[in-house]
Amino acid sequence: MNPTIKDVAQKANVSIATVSRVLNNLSGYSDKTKQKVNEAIKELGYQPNAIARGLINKRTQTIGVMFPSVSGAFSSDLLKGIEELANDRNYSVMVCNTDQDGKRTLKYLQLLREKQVDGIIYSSEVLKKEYYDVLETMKIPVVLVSSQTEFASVPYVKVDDYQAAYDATLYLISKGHSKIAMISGNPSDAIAGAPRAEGYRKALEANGIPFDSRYLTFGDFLYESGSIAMEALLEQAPDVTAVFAASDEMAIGALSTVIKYGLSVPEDISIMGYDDLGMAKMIIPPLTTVRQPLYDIGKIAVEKLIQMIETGETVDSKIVDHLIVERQTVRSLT
Amino acid sequence: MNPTIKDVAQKANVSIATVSRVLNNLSGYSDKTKQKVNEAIKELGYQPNAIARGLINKRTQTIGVMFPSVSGAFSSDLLKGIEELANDRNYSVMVCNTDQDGKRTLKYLQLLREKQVDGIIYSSEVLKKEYYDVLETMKIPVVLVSSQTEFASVPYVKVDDYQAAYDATLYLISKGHSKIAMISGNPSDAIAGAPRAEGYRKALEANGIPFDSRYLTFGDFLYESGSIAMEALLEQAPDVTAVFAASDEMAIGALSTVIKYGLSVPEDISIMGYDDLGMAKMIIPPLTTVRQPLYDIGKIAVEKLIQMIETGETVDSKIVDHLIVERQTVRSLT
DNA sequence: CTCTTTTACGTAAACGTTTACTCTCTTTAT
DNA sequence: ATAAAGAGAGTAAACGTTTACGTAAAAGAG
Repeated sequence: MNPTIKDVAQKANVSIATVSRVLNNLSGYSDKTKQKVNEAIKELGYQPNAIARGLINKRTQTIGVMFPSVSGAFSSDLLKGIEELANDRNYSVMVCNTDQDGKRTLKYLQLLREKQVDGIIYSSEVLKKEYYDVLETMKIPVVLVSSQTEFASVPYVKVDDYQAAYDATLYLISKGHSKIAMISGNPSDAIAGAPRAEGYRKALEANGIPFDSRYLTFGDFLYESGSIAMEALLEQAPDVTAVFAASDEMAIGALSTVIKYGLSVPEDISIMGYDDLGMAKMIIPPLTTVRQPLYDIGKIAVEKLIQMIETGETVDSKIVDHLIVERQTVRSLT
Repeated sequence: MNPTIKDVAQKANVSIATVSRVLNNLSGYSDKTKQKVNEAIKELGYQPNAIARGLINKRTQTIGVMFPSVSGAFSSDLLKGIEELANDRNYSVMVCNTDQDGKRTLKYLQLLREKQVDGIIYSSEVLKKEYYDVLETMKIPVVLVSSQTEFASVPYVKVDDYQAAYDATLYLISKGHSKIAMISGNPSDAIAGAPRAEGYRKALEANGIPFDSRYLTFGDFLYESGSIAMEALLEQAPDVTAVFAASDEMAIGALSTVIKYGLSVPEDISIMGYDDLGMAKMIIPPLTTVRQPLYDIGKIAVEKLIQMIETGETVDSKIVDHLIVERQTVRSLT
């Protein structure tokens, strides 16, 4: 049995109230007493019990983080930012992998409530009404990352997906490309799907390039689907000179199939990704991509969450800047 | 204020003891009572408070996971396995990124103790005496993953690094290579450093290939260091035909410099990695490597940890099988 | 029908803290 | 010298559960 505050009190010949006071350095004790108490603490190797503490002040100093998939470089970068700032601010983080499964998500939401987390970061998935409802009843702060919701004022932090895709497409156009294909995510995905496809389309049109549906293919953001989409593309639109993928993984998948077909990047086909995962600079040739500063996004999300927790105020959403990272998979046609 | 068990009791016209009994479905109440209670629960939207529960039964159903770095595909795969099984078994996981920093590690250990986690998974770093000592005083179960320790009987789950490196080298030899270099990790790293270098060396010697120190270089397991090590190698031993890197990231770094020097893989130089991260199959050409089943390792670690928690028994360590994954970066010389 | 056992509860203590109240001394002001 | 104020401390309630113990009624045994 670990020593409790009671043991310390006994050893130091004071009441537990006094021990608690020096522990939380409040006022109301003499220097001698303080010293006695601290000695007792040291001797016993006493450590406060955060559970008991949490019970009484209704704060657990813990936040829950929900990911659609805890694997993948994407979540990993984000998590790193989250964990780091949370730790600096004396919060712990509990990870929850929803696997994009409604059942699991709901189960987790309930779990987080039972465990009395002080706030929740909800990542990468649309916040469905179903989830929003339970979040409402638990009345704890939530911030969305790389996500958004129609419901009320849940703050989010993300890049402007539409604009980022627009800029990426514009970049390709500025390099002289006009036969530009896109490997989009699922168009029913209101965050990483539709807006990016829309940005691509609008950028084309704004530059007098008519949208051609043969150039638009779909994947699920993962490597395999990028490969497959690229094969389809090569088949149905062999004249493309550039392809913009809605994720780095898909871009890399696409890259692998163009190589497999004996073509080269960027000489024959230029490829542009989205995310800037750590991997993007390791592949050969290094991937030109639009960067989402995931690490920073994680930090900002925690910052906002803690602000909500500690002040009770609502906070504003934040659009963070994306950035085009020029590496070696895009060739200038001019 | 969320409803408590007291509110439920009141609404159902029973004592809180009874509510608690139906909550934990123990015996000692009639069906009518049970129904009344359940109705009250539903109506109030009551959820038990795990903190209060934890206080009394000294179980938080939470485990702490310590990583040297929470980023990187490595930790990510491991975490996924851990999270998944933990969740199945009704445990939550708290992530702690030590950043390979002693101060942070100690701070975290203390934090985990205060938060009363039921067990700890300690990953990828040697368990120093300093840490072991505090772990001892907290008296909670620990399992090491991809790690080991001289101290007492802390169970671990990992691959046999020596053997895996031996096998990798043997594989290269079997493909007709004899001028085989290695990019090792830090030789003072008793887990991923020395044993792998030793395996490499012994495999060479067992096959009549004298060890040549020009062929042995060092990195820190990350991409950059692999690039740099490869440059040194090309300089000091331009006749190598194969290089075995102690991590996939370093292998990929090496691969990039080989390409940069105008050579090709595997035609001019064969490269073999270690880990089999998700990335390994995405690069071009796909990396031949020795696989550590990180996802499974994570699961096994949790399994063992929970067994220790729930039975109080000590458990055995486990060496999991590694596997050579043949892809396209190794050429047969014969 | 009486005695014993079982069932169905209620009461209250306990878990380890924090904190609102008290209370007793000093100190300071008048 | 006396009153007021403050410092240093203790007592006990509270947080939301679980659970040992007690007890009255119901059920079963004879």
